[in-house]
Amino acid sequence: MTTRKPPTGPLRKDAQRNRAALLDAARTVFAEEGLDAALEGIARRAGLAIGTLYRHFPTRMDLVGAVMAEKKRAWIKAAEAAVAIEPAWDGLTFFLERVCELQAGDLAFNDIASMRFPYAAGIEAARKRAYDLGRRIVERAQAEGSLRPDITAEDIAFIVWAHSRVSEATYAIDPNAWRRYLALTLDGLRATAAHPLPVAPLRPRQVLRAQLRLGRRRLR
Amino acid sequence: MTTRKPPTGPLRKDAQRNRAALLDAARTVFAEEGLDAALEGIARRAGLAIGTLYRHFPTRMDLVGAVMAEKKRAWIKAAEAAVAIEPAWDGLTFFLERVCELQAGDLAFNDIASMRFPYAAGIEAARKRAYDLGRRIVERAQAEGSLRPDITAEDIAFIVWAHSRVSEATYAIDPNAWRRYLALTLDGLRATAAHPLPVAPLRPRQVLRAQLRLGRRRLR
DNA sequence: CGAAAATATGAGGCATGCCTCAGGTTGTAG
DNA sequence: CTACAACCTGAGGCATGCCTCATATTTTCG
Repeated sequence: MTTRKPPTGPLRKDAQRNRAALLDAARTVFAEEGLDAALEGIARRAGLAIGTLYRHFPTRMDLVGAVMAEKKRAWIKAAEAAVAIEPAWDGLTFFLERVCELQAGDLAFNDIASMRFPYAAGIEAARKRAYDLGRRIVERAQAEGSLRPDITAEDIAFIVWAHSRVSEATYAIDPNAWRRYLALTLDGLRATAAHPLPVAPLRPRQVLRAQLRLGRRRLR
Repeated sequence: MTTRKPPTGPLRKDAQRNRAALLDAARTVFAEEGLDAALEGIARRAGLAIGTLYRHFPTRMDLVGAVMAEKKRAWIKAAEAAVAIEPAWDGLTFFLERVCELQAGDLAFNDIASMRFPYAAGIEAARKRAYDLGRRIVERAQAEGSLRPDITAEDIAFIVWAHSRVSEATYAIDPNAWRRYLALTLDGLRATAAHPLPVAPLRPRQVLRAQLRLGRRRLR
């Protein structure tokens, strides 16, 4: 645990430039290779030495958090917009489409959406908010009678997981293919399509454990 | 390219035992860690040296092929049974449930089902047969009017991809959770649930490319 | 301009995993 | 029981990636 003196004032001009270059490279590389991309590759792509990367982002998650901040906000914004849309069914479809759009073609954000990383404070903070909004989106559509009543907010996790693999497989071949699969999923969510489900929904705690598990596997 | 003399007669008794131990260890480790599990770990778990593993299975895919042979057969068998079930809708659900059962809890078979590995002759051979059967299962159910007509056999790939991530996430937490998600998917496949789909189905060639892509990513 | 502070560099130590091969061990045929 | 083929072993070379730190460079501020 080496405690370097943390810089106090604003960054030096070269440091600012380098930081931006690192974020830029990281955005691309993470999107293409996922959260476990080689940090050395990111530094190389930014034209900087590996030590510089570590100076700006001491841990992988510091870098990831900085890169994902924008998309994280977009997710929340989509959810906030969705709870205001009438009819509520359109709010639900808007939300899911928007979320899937954010995931599509970005393997790292796919990971972020599907998994959990205990010590990534910046990322985990927003999740509570997203979760609450998700629950309201679901309940609103159920109250209106368009969404089948045997669904819970936790079932959204299934959709995110499923979509993450679908878009990983298809995005480079046809960047809109995932929309077909999402449409099929939505048809299964309509109240009019409902047939009894054979298994109880996951409880919130179980979703969390599943996400942690995926995360541990990914960044081993 | 070292060309060892290939063994001619039957295996020596100790070699037989070791081979079985390797397959046993590989089955477990591959299931838990996926197709990219460390071969050294498999040898260790079998209580053998790494060189022994390489003697029996010169390439990773030789080992994978041997381990997956049984499940591959089970897949075909399920498909063969499915085309004989009446009504055809029950054949379809039987098939998908069986396939998902095979995938559930076995990360390696998940990979095999979702991806393609050009130089794995033993595994690729069975795929044509599975594909033809899948097409018949779909067409039969459509002819009967239970399966929505805008689906193609290629859409089964979506289901396999989606399920692979769902079961990866949930199996250890609740080994039946995937059944809930599959039921939702099936509700979306019923003719009575159909709403227009926004995107054309993938063509066979595109599915192949997507599978190759996933495979390359996985075994980098 | 001339420090001093901030920053950048990249070689190098550590770990994991692939794969090979020289030399030791064991099964088996005669 | 002998001798040889088959087999097993594990050290070691190669590659990748993590992360650190002594040293070199650049910026900034008086």
